[in-house]
Amino acid sequence: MHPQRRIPSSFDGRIGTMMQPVRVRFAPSPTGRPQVGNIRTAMFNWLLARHTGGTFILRIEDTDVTRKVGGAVEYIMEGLRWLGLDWDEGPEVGGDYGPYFQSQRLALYQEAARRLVEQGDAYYCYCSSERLEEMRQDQVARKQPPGYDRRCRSLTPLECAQKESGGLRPVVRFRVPESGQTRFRDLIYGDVVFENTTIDDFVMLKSDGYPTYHLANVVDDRAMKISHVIRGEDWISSTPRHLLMYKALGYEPPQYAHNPLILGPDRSKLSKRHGAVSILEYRDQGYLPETMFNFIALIGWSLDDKTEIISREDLVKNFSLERMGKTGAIFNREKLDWMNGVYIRGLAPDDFARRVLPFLEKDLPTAVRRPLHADYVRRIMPLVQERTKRLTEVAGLVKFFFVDELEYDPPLLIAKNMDRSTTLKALEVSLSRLEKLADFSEALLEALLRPLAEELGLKAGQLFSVLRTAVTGETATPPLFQTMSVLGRDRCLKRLQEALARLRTVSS
RNA sequence: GGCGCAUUCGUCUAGCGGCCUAGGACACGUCCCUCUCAAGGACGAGAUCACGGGUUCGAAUCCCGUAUGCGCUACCA
Repeated sequence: MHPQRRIPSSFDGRIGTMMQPVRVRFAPSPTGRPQVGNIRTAMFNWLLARHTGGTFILRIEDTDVTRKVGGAVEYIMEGLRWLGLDWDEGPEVGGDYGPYFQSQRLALYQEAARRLVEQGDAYYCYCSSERLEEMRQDQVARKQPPGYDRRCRSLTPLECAQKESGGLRPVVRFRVPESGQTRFRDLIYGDVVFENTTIDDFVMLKSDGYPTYHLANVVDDRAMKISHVIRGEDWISSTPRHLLMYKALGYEPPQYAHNPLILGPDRSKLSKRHGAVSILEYRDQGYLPETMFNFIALIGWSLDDKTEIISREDLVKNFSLERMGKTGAIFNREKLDWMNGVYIRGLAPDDFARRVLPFLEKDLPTAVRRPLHADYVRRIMPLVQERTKRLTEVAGLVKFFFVDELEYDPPLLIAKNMDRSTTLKALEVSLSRLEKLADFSEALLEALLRPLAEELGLKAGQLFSVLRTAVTGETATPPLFQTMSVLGRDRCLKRLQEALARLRTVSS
């Protein structure tokens, strides 16, 4: 196997980097429930770590006090765990490179910023956000590229002191070179080049003492010995800033691999307005974690020209950055549903029943007594397993097994090419014959009913259709005999009598 | 506007110069199976490989340009 066969080496040639152990990280910002796009990036990182025997690190980038959302870290870990993406270092598991919350590493960033200022690679900026906003609007109006105008770039220490004595809290900006270019070889996208003149003096340290993503990720990736940064493609434009900082700090940068984005149906970056975006919502909508793992991995990655269903083990065994695509992909719900059906059908019956149970408890009509009888549920589940695509739809499929009173429109009892009287007759005769049947086993039911259809001058399908509706109140159900068998003699007979009574009230 | 990236069936993709009159999957259509619904099987429709130039004996594959789309352009990540 040659994981990065196609990547011409520029980093590989550098002494010491080639045999470095793989250390990758997933560094989400705790701003809400984990989105599928971010989770996919986490997966690719995890996959590379597991494939190479490396280390997968979870680091929380909580550097934006204003966007922090309570409980978000728990949600993120919950999503990761649900998919089986275990981390070797990070919250709750610790590690030698902690703390793994950036809000607890402030001194490190401040120290780096101070050093860069001392070296002359960064400077204090006292411009107010109002001024900056005005400047931007002006630039846009004049069709100039927006960017900091570097007003504070050459303030003297004395001027700085004066501003500060006036109560101004500065930010620290990076002093971007005014010439030259910054380039890197992305493991997925290949060579990417930026003119330094197109990069503005970005903020590294905010006035509240917190770092921006740019500074924090560089400092931490270095401190945590990250070997590969796999992150969303939307970061590609920021990469030269990071590279510039590595250079100023005298650090060797990690290797970069940007993965393409997951798009909404309108081809724009997937966001809340596209509907379900959190991995946890997919869980709640009845998708299996193995489905999500398989499906998400195959958005942007492929094994070959035909593999669609692939296990986690095979994914780990075969994963490589080289087989990553570079185009954004729309999340195809129909295909997800199909794949979930495939995985559901592959579940052992008891496993299926076990996974459905919580959905049943939640979704069955409130009139149904809880807790559900596990053995009864286990008998029903095989009848619907191959018919379900999402766990959430099972309740609707098996409702009639639990409910006391069926609700349906009586004329529905009348099958194709039949009328009220033939249906009445079919029901009457069936009922009387069935009453004499002591054991409602599948085989006996079939042995009785099939010949009966002929005797009544009906096609088997017609009789079965009448009985199906009578006994379930539905026109689409699992096979009749199995259904009746599980329902049991008493309930079937009772429902047949009810059906008869209902149909009699229908005028002909 | 600037910069960056991308561009193969509706969608997800295979394709690394000849195997491609472009393969697979979802969805779709027809048929088979069948007590309904599924599942399964068979078949089919669906892509002038964004467009235009090159390079080459030969290009979906390499190069250039154009178009379109997306991303970034915050004291967000």
